[in-house]
Amino acid sequence: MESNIKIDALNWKILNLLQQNARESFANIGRSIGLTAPAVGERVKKMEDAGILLGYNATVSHSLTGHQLKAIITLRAFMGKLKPFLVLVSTFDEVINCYRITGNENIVMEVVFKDQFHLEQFIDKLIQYGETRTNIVLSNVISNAPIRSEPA
Amino acid sequence: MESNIKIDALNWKILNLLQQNARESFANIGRSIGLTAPAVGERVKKMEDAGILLGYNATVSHSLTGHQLKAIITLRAFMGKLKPFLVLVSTFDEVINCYRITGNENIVMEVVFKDQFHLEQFIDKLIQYGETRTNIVLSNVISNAPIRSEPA
DNA sequence: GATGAAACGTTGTGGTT
DNA sequence: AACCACAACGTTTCATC
Repeated sequence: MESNIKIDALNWKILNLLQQNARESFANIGRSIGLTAPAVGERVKKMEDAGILLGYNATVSHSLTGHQLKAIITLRAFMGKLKPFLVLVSTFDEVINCYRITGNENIVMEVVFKDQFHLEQFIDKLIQYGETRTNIVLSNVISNAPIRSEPA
Repeated sequence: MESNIKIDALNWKILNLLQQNARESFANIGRSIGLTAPAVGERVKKMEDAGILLGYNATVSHSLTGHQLKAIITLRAFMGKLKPFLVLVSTFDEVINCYRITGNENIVMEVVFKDQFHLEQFIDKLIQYGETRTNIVLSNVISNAPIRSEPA
Protein backbone atom coordinates (compact mmCIF):
# COMPACT_ATOMS: atom_id res chain seq x y z
CA MET A 1 0.00 0.00 0.00
CA GLU A 2 2.37 2.66 1.17
CA SER A 3 5.70 1.45 -0.08
CA ASN A 4 8.43 3.18 1.83
CA ILE A 5 10.09 5.16 -0.93
CA LYS A 6 12.69 7.80 -0.26
CA ILE A 7 12.22 11.42 -1.27
CA ASP A 8 15.60 12.31 -2.72
CA ALA A 9 16.71 15.70 -3.99
CA LEU A 10 15.18 15.14 -7.44
CA ASN A 11 11.83 14.10 -5.99
CA TRP A 12 11.80 17.21 -3.81
CA LYS A 13 12.37 19.31 -6.93
CA ILE A 14 9.46 17.55 -8.62
CA LEU A 15 7.26 18.10 -5.55
CA ASN A 16 8.19 21.78 -5.44
CA LEU A 17 7.39 22.30 -9.11
CA LEU A 18 4.07 20.44 -8.91
CA GLN A 19 3.06 22.30 -5.75
CA GLN A 20 3.66 25.55 -7.64
CA ASN A 21 1.96 24.42 -10.86
CA ALA A 22 0.19 21.08 -10.89
CA ARG A 23 -0.42 21.31 -14.64
CA GLU A 24 3.27 21.57 -15.50
CA SER A 25 4.16 18.92 -18.07
CA PHE A 26 6.50 16.09 -17.11
CA ALA A 27 8.56 17.03 -20.15
CA ASN A 28 9.10 20.57 -18.83
CA ILE A 29 9.81 19.33 -15.33
CA GLY A 30 12.35 16.95 -16.83
CA ARG A 31 14.05 19.83 -18.63
CA SER A 32 14.27 21.80 -15.38
CA ILE A 33 15.85 19.02 -13.37
CA GLY A 34 17.81 17.08 -15.99
CA LEU A 35 15.61 14.03 -16.49
CA THR A 36 13.59 12.71 -19.43
CA ALA A 37 9.80 12.89 -19.42
CA PRO A 38 9.31 9.14 -18.84
CA ALA A 39 11.66 9.26 -15.86
CA VAL A 40 9.66 12.11 -14.33
CA GLY A 41 6.43 10.24 -15.02
CA GLU A 42 7.70 7.16 -13.23
CA ARG A 43 8.84 9.11 -10.19
CA VAL A 44 5.49 10.90 -10.00
CA LYS A 45 3.58 7.63 -10.26
CA LYS A 46 5.67 6.10 -7.47
CA MET A 47 5.05 9.09 -5.22
CA GLU A 48 1.33 8.91 -5.96
CA ASP A 49 1.28 5.19 -5.14
CA ALA A 50 3.24 5.81 -1.94
CA GLY A 51 0.67 8.38 -0.80
CA ILE A 52 3.15 11.25 -0.89
CA LEU A 53 1.40 13.02 -3.76
CA LEU A 54 -2.22 13.07 -2.64
CA GLY A 55 -3.76 14.91 -5.58
CA TYR A 56 -3.85 17.94 -7.84
CA ASN A 57 -6.27 20.73 -7.06
CA ALA A 58 -7.22 23.90 -8.87
CA THR A 59 -7.37 26.88 -6.51
CA VAL A 60 -10.45 29.01 -6.96
CA SER A 61 -10.94 32.59 -5.78
CA HIS A 62 -13.37 32.63 -2.86
CA SER A 63 -14.42 36.23 -3.37
CA LEU A 64 -14.94 35.96 -7.15
CA THR A 65 -17.13 32.92 -6.66
CA GLY A 66 -19.46 34.79 -4.34
CA HIS A 67 -17.91 34.15 -0.92
CA GLN A 68 -16.74 37.53 0.29
CA LEU A 69 -16.70 36.59 3.98
CA LYS A 70 -14.42 34.09 5.68
CA ALA A 71 -14.40 33.09 9.35
CA ILE A 72 -12.54 30.87 11.76
CA ILE A 73 -15.16 29.13 13.90
CA THR A 74 -14.39 26.97 16.92
CA LEU A 75 -16.82 24.61 18.59
CA ARG A 76 -16.86 23.38 22.17
CA ALA A 77 -19.21 20.43 21.81
CA PHE A 78 -21.85 19.54 24.41
CA MET A 79 -21.72 16.09 25.99
CA GLY A 80 -22.42 13.44 23.35
CA LYS A 81 -22.76 16.01 20.59
CA LEU A 82 -19.30 15.74 19.01
CA LYS A 83 -19.98 12.55 17.01
CA PRO A 84 -23.27 13.85 15.55
CA PHE A 85 -21.53 17.10 14.66
CA LEU A 86 -18.74 15.26 12.83
CA VAL A 87 -21.36 13.48 10.72
CA LEU A 88 -23.19 16.72 9.98
CA VAL A 89 -20.20 18.90 9.15
CA SER A 90 -19.33 16.89 6.04
CA THR A 91 -22.62 18.01 4.53
CA PHE A 92 -21.76 21.71 4.85
CA ASP A 93 -20.41 23.14 1.59
CA GLU A 94 -19.22 26.26 3.39
CA VAL A 95 -16.58 24.44 5.45
CA ILE A 96 -13.21 24.48 3.67
CA ASN A 97 -11.17 22.97 6.49
CA CYS A 98 -12.18 21.31 9.71
CA TYR A 99 -9.87 19.87 12.37
CA ARG A 100 -10.37 18.12 15.64
CA ILE A 101 -8.05 19.75 18.18
CA THR A 102 -6.84 19.51 21.76
CA GLY A 103 -7.76 22.16 24.29
CA ASN A 104 -10.86 23.88 25.52
CA GLU A 105 -12.56 23.62 22.12
CA ASN A 106 -12.92 20.36 20.19
CA ILE A 107 -13.18 21.66 16.64
CA VAL A 108 -11.76 24.48 14.56
CA MET A 109 -13.11 25.26 11.09
CA GLU A 110 -12.32 27.59 8.23
CA VAL A 111 -15.64 28.60 6.68
CA VAL A 112 -16.64 30.84 3.75
CA PHE A 113 -19.88 32.81 3.40
CA LYS A 114 -21.76 35.00 0.93
CA ASP A 115 -22.50 37.64 3.58
CA GLN A 116 -23.23 38.14 7.25
CA PHE A 117 -26.75 36.70 6.91
CA HIS A 118 -25.29 33.50 5.57
CA LEU A 119 -22.86 33.47 8.52
CA GLU A 120 -25.71 34.01 10.96
CA GLN A 121 -27.65 31.09 9.45
CA PHE A 122 -24.59 28.88 9.77
CA ILE A 123 -23.98 29.72 13.43
CA ASP A 124 -27.65 29.03 14.16
CA LYS A 125 -27.20 25.51 12.82
CA LEU A 126 -24.36 24.91 15.30
CA ILE A 127 -25.93 26.06 18.56
CA GLN A 128 -27.52 22.69 19.31
CA TYR A 129 -24.09 21.01 19.09
CA GLY A 130 -22.08 23.25 21.37
CA GLU A 131 -20.72 26.68 22.13
CA THR A 132 -19.16 28.45 19.19
CA ARG A 133 -16.63 31.24 18.84
CA THR A 134 -16.37 33.15 15.57
CA ASN A 135 -13.43 35.21 14.34
CA ILE A 136 -13.81 37.02 11.03
CA VAL A 137 -10.84 36.75 8.67
CA LEU A 138 -9.58 40.24 7.79
CA SER A 139 -6.84 39.24 5.39
CA ASN A 140 -4.82 36.27 4.15
CA VAL A 141 -1.18 36.51 5.22
CA ILE A 142 -0.19 33.05 3.94
CA SER A 143 -2.43 30.80 1.83
CA ASN A 144 -1.68 27.13 1.30
CA ALA A 145 2.08 27.43 1.40
CA PRO A 146 3.93 24.52 -0.22
CA ILE A 147 5.60 21.86 1.92
CA ARG A 148 9.37 22.03 1.67
CA SER A 149 12.09 19.51 2.34
CA GLU A 150 12.19 18.88 6.07
CA PRO A 151 14.90 20.73 7.98
CA ALA A 152 18.15 18.79 8.48
CA MET B 1 -7.43 42.96 -15.49
CA GLU B 2 -10.37 41.32 -13.85
CA SER B 3 -12.95 41.25 -16.60
CA ASN B 4 -16.36 40.64 -15.16
CA ILE B 5 -17.18 37.26 -16.65
CA LYS B 6 -20.09 35.15 -15.57
CA ILE B 7 -19.67 31.66 -14.12
CA ASP B 8 -22.41 29.74 -15.87
CA ALA B 9 -23.35 26.10 -15.31
CA LEU B 10 -20.68 24.80 -17.68
CA ASN B 11 -17.96 26.87 -16.03
CA TRP B 12 -19.03 25.52 -12.62
CA LYS B 13 -18.68 21.99 -13.97
CA ILE B 14 -15.19 22.84 -15.24
CA LEU B 15 -14.27 24.37 -11.86
CA ASN B 16 -15.56 21.30 -10.04
CA LEU B 17 -13.58 18.92 -12.21
CA LEU B 18 -10.37 20.95 -11.97
CA GLN B 19 -10.73 21.30 -8.20
CA GLN B 20 -10.96 17.51 -8.00
CA ASN B 21 -8.13 16.85 -10.46
CA ALA B 22 -6.13 19.78 -11.75
CA ARG B 23 -4.25 17.55 -14.20
CA GLU B 24 -7.41 16.40 -15.98
CA SER B 25 -7.09 17.02 -19.73
CA PHE B 26 -9.31 19.59 -21.41
CA ALA B 27 -10.25 16.86 -23.85
CA ASN B 28 -11.56 14.65 -21.02
CA ILE B 29 -13.34 17.55 -19.36
CA GLY B 30 -14.94 18.34 -22.69
CA ARG B 31 -16.19 14.77 -22.99
CA SER B 32 -17.73 14.97 -19.52
CA ILE B 33 -19.63 18.18 -20.14
CA GLY B 34 -20.35 18.04 -23.87
CA LEU B 35 -17.79 20.50 -25.24
CA THR B 36 -14.74 20.18 -27.48
CA ALA B 37 -11.23 20.52 -26.05
CA PRO B 38 -10.61 23.98 -27.58
CA ALA B 39 -13.85 25.28 -26.09
CA VAL B 40 -12.81 24.05 -22.64
CA GLY B 41 -9.36 25.59 -23.12
CA GLU B 42 -10.86 28.97 -23.96
CA ARG B 43 -13.17 28.93 -20.96
CA VAL B 44 -10.31 27.98 -18.65
CA LYS B 45 -8.09 30.74 -20.04
CA LYS B 46 -10.83 33.32 -19.50
CA MET B 47 -11.38 32.18 -15.91
CA GLU B 48 -7.63 32.38 -15.29
CA ASP B 49 -7.49 35.89 -16.75
CA ALA B 50 -10.50 36.93 -14.67
CA GLY B 51 -8.77 35.78 -11.48
CA ILE B 52 -11.36 33.08 -10.78
CA LEU B 53 -8.89 30.24 -11.34
CA LEU B 54 -5.92 31.23 -9.22
CA GLY B 55 -3.65 28.26 -9.87
CA TYR B 56 -3.09 24.52 -9.80
CA ASN B 57 -1.41 22.94 -6.81
CA ALA B 58 -0.27 19.43 -6.04
CA THR B 59 -1.30 18.34 -2.54
CA VAL B 60 1.48 16.63 -0.61
CA SER B 61 1.10 14.41 2.45
CA HIS B 62 2.32 16.26 5.54
CA SER B 63 3.07 13.14 7.51
CA LEU B 64 4.89 11.30 4.72
CA THR B 65 7.12 14.31 4.16
CA GLY B 66 8.26 14.33 7.76
CA HIS B 67 5.70 16.59 9.42
CA GLN B 68 3.82 14.31 11.80
CA LEU B 69 2.58 17.12 14.05
CA LYS B 70 0.14 19.87 13.12
CA ALA B 71 -1.07 22.71 15.32
CA ILE B 72 -3.39 25.68 15.24
CA ILE B 73 -1.54 28.58 16.85
CA THR B 74 -3.09 31.94 17.64
CA LEU B 75 -1.17 35.10 18.47
CA ARG B 76 -2.27 38.10 20.49
CA ALA B 77 0.38 40.58 19.45
CA PHE B 78 2.01 43.04 21.85
CA MET B 79 1.71 46.78 21.10
CA GLY B 80 3.60 47.57 17.89
CA LYS B 81 4.61 43.95 17.35
CA LEU B 82 1.98 42.92 14.75
CA LYS B 83 3.69 44.53 11.73
CA PRO B 84 7.11 43.02 12.51
CA PHE B 85 5.45 39.65 13.02
CA LEU B 86 3.72 39.83 9.63
CA VAL B 87 7.09 40.43 7.98
CA LEU B 88 8.70 37.56 9.88
CA VAL B 89 5.98 34.97 9.38
CA SER B 90 6.50 34.81 5.62
CA THR B 91 9.97 33.42 6.27
CA PHE B 92 8.63 30.44 8.26
CA ASP B 93 8.37 27.31 6.10
CA GLU B 94 6.30 25.60 8.77
CA VAL B 95 3.32 27.94 8.37
CA ILE B 96 0.82 26.55 5.85
CA ASN B 97 -1.92 29.13 6.41
CA CYS B 98 -1.93 32.41 8.30
CA TYR B 99 -4.87 34.79 8.68
CA ARG B 100 -5.37 38.11 10.37
CA ILE B 101 -8.61 37.90 12.35
CA THR B 102 -10.98 39.94 14.49
CA GLY B 103 -11.33 39.25 18.20
CA ASN B 104 -9.09 38.85 21.17
CA GLU B 105 -6.27 37.39 19.08
CA ASN B 106 -4.88 39.05 15.95
CA ILE B 107 -3.51 36.05 14.09
CA VAL B 108 -4.39 32.41 13.55
CA MET B 109 -2.00 29.99 11.85
CA GLU B 110 -1.99 26.39 10.70
CA VAL B 111 1.54 25.09 11.26
CA VAL B 112 3.25 21.74 10.65
CA PHE B 113 6.15 20.27 12.64
CA LYS B 114 8.52 17.33 12.67
CA ASP B 115 7.98 16.66 16.38
CA GLN B 116 7.30 18.38 19.68
CA PHE B 117 10.86 19.76 19.89
CA HIS B 118 10.33 21.50 16.59
CA LEU B 119 7.04 22.90 17.91
CA GLU B 120 8.75 24.12 21.07
CA GLN B 121 11.41 25.92 19.02
CA PHE B 122 8.71 27.57 16.95
CA ILE B 123 6.74 28.84 19.94
CA ASP B 124 9.96 30.21 21.42
CA LYS B 125 10.42 32.33 18.30
CA LEU B 126 6.97 33.87 18.83
CA ILE B 127 7.13 34.88 22.50
CA GLN B 128 8.72 38.25 21.75
CA TYR B 129 5.81 39.16 19.45
CA GLY B 130 2.88 38.36 21.70
CA GLU B 131 0.95 35.77 23.67
CA THR B 132 0.36 32.50 21.88
CA ARG B 133 -2.17 29.74 22.25
CA THR B 134 -1.46 26.31 20.76
CA ASN B 135 -3.97 23.61 19.91
CA ILE B 136 -2.65 20.33 18.56
CA VAL B 137 -4.55 18.92 15.56
CA LEU B 138 -5.79 15.41 16.39
CA SER B 139 -7.38 14.59 13.04
CA ASN B 140 -8.48 16.13 9.76
CA VAL B 141 -12.26 16.11 9.40
CA ILE B 142 -12.33 18.17 6.18
CA SER B 143 -9.24 19.12 4.15
CA ASN B 144 -9.32 21.76 1.45
CA ALA B 145 -12.89 21.15 0.35
CA PRO B 146 -13.72 22.45 -3.13
CA ILE B 147 -15.73 25.63 -3.58
CA ARG B 148 -19.17 24.94 -5.01
CA SER B 149 -21.69 27.06 -6.85
CA GLU B 150 -23.05 29.61 -4.37
CA PRO B 151 -26.45 28.83 -2.90
CA ALA B 152 -29.42 30.37 -4.71
C1' DG C 1 17.04 5.94 -16.59
C1' DA C 2 17.31 6.59 -21.88
C1' DT C 3 15.42 5.91 -26.51
C1' DG C 4 12.03 5.66 -30.01
C1' DA C 5 7.30 5.13 -31.56
C1' DA C 6 2.33 5.24 -31.15
C1' DA C 7 -1.53 7.36 -28.88
C1' DC C 8 -3.18 11.26 -26.94
C1' DG C 9 -3.66 16.21 -25.69
C1' DT C 10 -3.06 21.15 -26.63
C1' DT C 11 -3.41 25.13 -29.21
C1' DG C 12 -3.81 28.01 -33.28
C1' DT C 13 -6.53 29.03 -37.68
C1' DG C 14 -10.60 29.34 -40.01
C1' DG C 15 -15.46 28.93 -40.43
C1' DT C 16 -20.40 28.55 -38.55
C1' DT C 17 -24.23 30.11 -35.84
C1' DA D 1 -19.09 35.76 -28.56
C1' DA D 2 -19.01 31.07 -28.24
C1' DC D 3 -18.31 27.07 -30.32
C1' DC D 4 -16.66 23.31 -33.74
C1' DA D 5 -13.49 21.07 -37.12
C1' DC D 6 -9.08 20.33 -38.51
C1' DA D 7 -4.23 20.25 -38.29
C1' DA D 8 0.47 21.11 -36.41
C1' DC D 9 2.92 20.53 -32.55
C1' DG D 10 4.03 18.92 -27.92
C1' DT D 11 3.26 15.41 -24.34
C1' DT D 12 2.48 10.91 -22.31
C1' DT D 13 3.14 6.19 -22.20
C1' DC D 14 4.76 1.77 -23.55
C1' DA D 15 8.10 -1.19 -25.25
C1' DT D 16 12.91 -2.26 -25.34
C1' DC D 17 17.63 -1.65 -23.92
